[in-house]
Amino acid sequence: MTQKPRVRFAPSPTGPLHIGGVRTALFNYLFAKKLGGTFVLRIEDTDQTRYVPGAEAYIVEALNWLNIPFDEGPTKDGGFGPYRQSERKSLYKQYADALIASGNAYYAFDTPEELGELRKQSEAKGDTFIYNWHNREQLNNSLGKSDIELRSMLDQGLPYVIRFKTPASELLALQDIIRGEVKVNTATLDDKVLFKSDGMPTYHLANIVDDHLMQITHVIRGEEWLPSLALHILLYRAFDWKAPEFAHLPLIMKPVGKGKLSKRDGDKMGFPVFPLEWNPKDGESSSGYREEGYLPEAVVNMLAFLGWNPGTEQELFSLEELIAAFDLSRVNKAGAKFDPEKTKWFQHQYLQTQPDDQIAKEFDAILAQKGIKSAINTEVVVTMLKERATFVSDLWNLGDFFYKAPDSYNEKATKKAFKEKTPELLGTTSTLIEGVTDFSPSTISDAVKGWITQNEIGFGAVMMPLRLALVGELKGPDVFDIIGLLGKEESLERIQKAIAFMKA
RNA sequence: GGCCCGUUCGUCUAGGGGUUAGGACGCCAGGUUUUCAUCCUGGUAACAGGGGUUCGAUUCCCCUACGGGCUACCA
Repeated sequence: MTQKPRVRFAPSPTGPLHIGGVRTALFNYLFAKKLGGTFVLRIEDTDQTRYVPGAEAYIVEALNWLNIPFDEGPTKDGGFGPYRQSERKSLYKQYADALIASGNAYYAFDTPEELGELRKQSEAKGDTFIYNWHNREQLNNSLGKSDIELRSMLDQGLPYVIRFKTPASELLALQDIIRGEVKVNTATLDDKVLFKSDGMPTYHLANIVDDHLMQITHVIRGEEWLPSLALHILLYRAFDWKAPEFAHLPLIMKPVGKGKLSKRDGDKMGFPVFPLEWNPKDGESSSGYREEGYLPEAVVNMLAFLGWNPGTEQELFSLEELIAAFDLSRVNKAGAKFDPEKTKWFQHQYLQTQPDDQIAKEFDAILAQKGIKSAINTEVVVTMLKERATFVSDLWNLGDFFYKAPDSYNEKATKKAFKEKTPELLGTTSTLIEGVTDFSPSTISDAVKGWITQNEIGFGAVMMPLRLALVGELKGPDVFDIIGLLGKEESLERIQKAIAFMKA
């Protein structure tokens, strides 16, 4: 009888949710849902100085938009709340105290300035300052002090932090679901601060305490946490708690160049790095996938394939299919470069699966915004155009001629298409269109093509200028479909206009 | 610098002791569309290097190189 997994996504509300964070959330979600488990959202806001208002609401909205909602979280109590660490503040001190009592932690009175100075000195010698077994006895902490001395310092209200007393030298073999065994010597670790002088726990303490209290069974997080794994395992041991299983996800890297993906890369190359747009009153705003016109399914599918694959050749997966296929053991170890082009490809695929009337509704909104009023049925336009569109907004550039007569003719195309005999040919075409008994694309097509063939005129001589007259450039669907949708009157008018243009 | 993690086409990746090393994106070519795009077909292109182990390594081990992360009273 295996326990249903409980996983958590634990972002810090310091700004919009980065696409890498979204993927971490997604993998947690997929893992939980596959096993019938629970997906918890916990807000890690222990750093008051970095708190950004609105960030939490953004995170919730983003998860909802992507259809990967949490089962428990700030607005959804599941019996393990509160889910904001700031609201759990009173909880943490006792656990830090317990660690001191058991000899696993100690008070440290070193000021940030003192430590800064020590770091500078080490740096000058070319090495890194480490606060641990090799020097902790010489530093300003409770280890070298008598109980009376310590009592008095505490009573004076001297600011202190609580540090973890890392074992001096122990070989640890840590288990990671994705990476297997990771070996660490505790001698290289430092005595991390667990409890800050402002009365708040650091990530390390709060994280372990909350994961334990919330009965988290699997910690799925980014690779940037791998160096902290040893500390976290040591903390579970110090508390005598059963540790959850860990899985460290590979990072998402820049499409070009070195390093992990950042907002700057998106700005530079013109793709979003965030799920939703972010517009702070002060500070830089950022574009979002939702506002750029991406479907959440496309973003989810794309993200799922960054660092994971099902081992088959199927690439298009609904959320349900992802849940069914997902497996942490198939997650890659190496970081993956983000590919904005492939993201567009996913989006193109998903747009094609959208019902035409749904797309038409969205395109109607765009038309309204442009102040376009038209008798043309939008759904028909969508049906005709959507396979060439990646975004709903592409429909405008693809089919703007349905809504406004060309006010100019593409210069290059004009040279190619408008010849001496063109006005005359267009004139006859016009007459043919006018004379057709049943005004439909196929009958018009038959009439015009029949005339071209019979008189050995050549298709290029008629079709190209005709398209140019109707569209203004060499683009768009079948000319006769365009005529059919435009209607007789409008089509003829455009042809006359083109003839006049050429004669001028 | 120290510690940890990683390395298959340009990119995302499959594979795994003996394979023509497979797919997708991109790119290129051809076809369809008498336009453009879509679409279809085809093509291009990879096991970082050096040592082992082995009859045989891209696959297992070690080293090097390269890449990445961490190295805060941030998460």
